[in-house]
Amino acid sequence: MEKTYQPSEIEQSWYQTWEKNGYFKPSNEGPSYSIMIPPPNVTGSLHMGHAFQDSIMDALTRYHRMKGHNTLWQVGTDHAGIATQMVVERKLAAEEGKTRHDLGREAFLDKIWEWKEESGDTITRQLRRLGASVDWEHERFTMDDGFYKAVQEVFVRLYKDDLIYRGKRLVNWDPKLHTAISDLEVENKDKKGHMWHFRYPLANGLLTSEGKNYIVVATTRPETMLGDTGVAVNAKDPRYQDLIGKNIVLPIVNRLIPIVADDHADMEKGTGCVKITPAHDFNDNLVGKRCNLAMINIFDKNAAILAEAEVYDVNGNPSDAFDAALPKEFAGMDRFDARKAIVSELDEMGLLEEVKEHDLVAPYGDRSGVVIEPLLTDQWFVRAGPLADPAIKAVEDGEIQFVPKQYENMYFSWMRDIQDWCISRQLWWGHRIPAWYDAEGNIYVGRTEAEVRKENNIDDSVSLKQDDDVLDTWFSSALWTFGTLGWPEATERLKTFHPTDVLVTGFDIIFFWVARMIMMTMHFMKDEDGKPQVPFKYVYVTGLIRDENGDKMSKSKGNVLDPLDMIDGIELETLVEKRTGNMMQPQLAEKIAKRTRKAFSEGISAHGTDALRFTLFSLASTGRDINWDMKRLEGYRNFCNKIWNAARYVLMNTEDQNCGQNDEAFELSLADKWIISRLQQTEAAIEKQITDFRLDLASQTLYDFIWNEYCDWYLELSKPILTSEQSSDALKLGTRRTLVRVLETVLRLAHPFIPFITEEIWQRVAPLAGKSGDTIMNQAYPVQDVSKIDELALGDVEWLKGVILAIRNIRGEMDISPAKAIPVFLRAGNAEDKRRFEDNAGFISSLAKLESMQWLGQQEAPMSATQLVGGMEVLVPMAGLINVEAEVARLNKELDKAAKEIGRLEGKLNNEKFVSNAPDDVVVKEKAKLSGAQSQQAKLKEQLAKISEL
RNA sequence: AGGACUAUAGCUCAGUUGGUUAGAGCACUACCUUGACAUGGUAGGGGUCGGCAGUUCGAAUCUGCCUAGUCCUACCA
Repeated sequence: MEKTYQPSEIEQSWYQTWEKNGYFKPSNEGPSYSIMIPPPNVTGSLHMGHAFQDSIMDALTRYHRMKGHNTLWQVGTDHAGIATQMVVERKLAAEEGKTRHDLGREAFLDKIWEWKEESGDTITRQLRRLGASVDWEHERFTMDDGFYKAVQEVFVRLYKDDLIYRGKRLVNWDPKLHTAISDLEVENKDKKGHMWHFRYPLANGLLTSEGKNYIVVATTRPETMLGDTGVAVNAKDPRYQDLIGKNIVLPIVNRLIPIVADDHADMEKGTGCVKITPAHDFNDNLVGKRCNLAMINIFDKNAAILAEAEVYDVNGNPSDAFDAALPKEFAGMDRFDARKAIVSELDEMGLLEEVKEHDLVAPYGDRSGVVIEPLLTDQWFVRAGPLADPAIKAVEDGEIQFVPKQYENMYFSWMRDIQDWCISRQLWWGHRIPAWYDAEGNIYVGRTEAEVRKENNIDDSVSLKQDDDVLDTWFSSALWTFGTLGWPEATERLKTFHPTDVLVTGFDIIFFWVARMIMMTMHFMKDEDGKPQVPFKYVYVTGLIRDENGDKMSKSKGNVLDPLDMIDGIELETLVEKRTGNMMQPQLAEKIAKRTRKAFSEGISAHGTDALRFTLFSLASTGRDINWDMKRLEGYRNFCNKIWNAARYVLMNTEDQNCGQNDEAFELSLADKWIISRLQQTEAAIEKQITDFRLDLASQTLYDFIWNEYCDWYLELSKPILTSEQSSDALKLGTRRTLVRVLETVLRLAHPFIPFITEEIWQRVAPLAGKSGDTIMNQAYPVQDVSKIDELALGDVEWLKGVILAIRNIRGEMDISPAKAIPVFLRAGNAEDKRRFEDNAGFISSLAKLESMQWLGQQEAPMSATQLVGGMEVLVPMAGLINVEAEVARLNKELDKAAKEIGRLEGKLNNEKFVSNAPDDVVVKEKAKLSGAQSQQAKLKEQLAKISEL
């Protein structure tokens, strides 16, 4: 093996070998296990969050593959409607100065496909670098031909089941992107704004009970008054009761609109009068429905004022109940300009009563960042209620379990109050809605135009036009678990791998994706008994990866880390360039550059994929956000290095030697028995931790075992055996055998976490351990063998460690050079101590670097520094070298501690309630501690007395 | 407004059903280039577990209140 561990030299070549040999494909043997990758945006690149989730999925996949399961990790990408279209539009504008409209729909779509081909392999390349063992042969895309079929099938069937409908509804309109978006794509942000109070004159000379000829309404959106079709008051409000059913004259437009009674109007708030704009406010829309108010749309697609309004009745049908004319001076005016103009006009008219500062929450489009406008448009909706019911039940019944469980509450609260889902988007990139219209506007839904004509007996003389809109990206992603497996065909893959086992994803897309996947899957997938199938049994919800300060990583903050930079390293200047180049807000570049230079003054060094993955696992306690810490990454790179060097040691001592491959007679030392026992316990622990989705604990267990037990103790204990001339050949063989076999097992144990280094080393170690095979990937995952746990050996090594640590401790405190061999006495131990001493003197001498060791029993000992191991004293004779003052101080400190401990324990044990209430084993344990502490105290006193004589 | 989560060593985090002297990594101190490894070894310092009450023989762990922070949902005409 190379002397130094260099991940870059092993990782990529192993991945290629694995992929070439088809190791990632399902084996088609054993019980099925499947995971669907959450499809990343095809034109995007992987960030740390992906690396985190994908590493978890890969560990689970590799673990189950090694368990002998027929394992599929399905890979694919998402077409990501708006996001992708925006990227290409921006590119088009920058490079050619054109808009998509300049190109036209088809040419623009060609451009996107081109861009997809060009940039699409970024993601797949990154996945390969992470070691993801996905089934590349069946890679899918949410807009490939198969998905196209699945989406059409779902749309048509939902339409026929009356679960999809089209209608003129108030939707969230993005005036920049010119499309409707769903509730989930709206971000509500706090904002400083104003509240305007306007006087609306009463019609026909009416007066309020206070004798005024107007009522006062308050609004944060004055411009919408052009679309007011009523004013609501509370029916119980004595101030306005008499006015209900009467009219006001809407200023500026002079529209006669009614005063209606509705509970939406709160007597306690404002003036108690609410202007109602059913076409531009969701609450008002509901009031309008209840009170039979017309809807007047005053905005065009840019949210600028129309020259002529669109008037609809309460059901959304065109109506001439009101004059559609709008004042000419506002025509074409942007909504925010119109706001100013209208306020000043009302002010001039003497109708502005008051303006107040006001904190409000405004809706913003999550992609465009502009204020969303509620707008009346024709859209397609999924009737979510009926789909949600079984989806709620599946989680209630535990058919689907969230990890951690608290996310179920979030899921339930959203699902139990679910709103219909607006699925049409006025975009070009996406699944075009399979609906056709004739000249009269009749709607025909079907898989193809031909099918539509046939089913509805429409011959070719009638021209049909397909709906221009496309479906929300999440509509197709919702079909991911079964669409990827070949549905609507009844494929073997579908039968084998559905339902899938676990979905690993972030909490931020529980509503967008997880909930909708559950609804769609349960509606379309049924098992043999016709029972709805769930898409997955577990939803493992991961936290977000944040930067070192706990801030969300974002390009505009300039704190984004690329997982590949963790792996390969990056020069400072390249990193600065990467973070500041191609920015949406170039003015931030300087700040980001400065920040980057400060945080990474040396750039980032290469750590390798294994170290990155291990770091991610170690931080993966469930459901918690992670603050990324470069120091942890370094620590785990060092861990990989440790494994590398341990393997070098093992190979140096075993390669070209007999390691017991052919069942020759061998003898196991205490150390061998101990490490084998600990290995069994470690295997059981890791097994449990993985099934509990506690990869953080599993990685910690591995780390501890490898570093703190195998390397620190076992390898050290193996040295005296291998080098001593007194050891028998059988014992040496036993040690070599154990060295390679434990290492080989640990490599398999660790492989799902750190696949590359384990494969590299395994290739050399496996033959020595009597194993054969082309790859560690297909070897059996280690399983605990209880019969190999030797309790006696476990106890003996604990004792051994205790003695060695005591001696090292004395060395440290007495400042004895580590190079100097020293004599040691053991005194006052019991028979068990004596046996252990006799059996293991060699180990102690070697690891504590002793010149001699002697059992004193109860005899007098020379002047010594002392440590206690259980009831036994470990003495290092100091022969006048002792620093009396220091030793007295040390003993006094020890005595203090012992006295405190005795006080605490006595208090406890003298408490009758404790003795009678606590379980017996706890009481026994405390009693043992007390007597231990008391004998320690006695011995310390004795030493103190002796040393004080000097 | 409702809800969830978080608060443990200087930093990043573990701590299973209440029963330890509260742990790890990094950082820190001292010593050590010993034939696997200085990306290392040995020893060590550092925490009244956010605060206050309560339940209990016993609380980092359970309950309540408070403080700080993060997030979600809804709404504020």
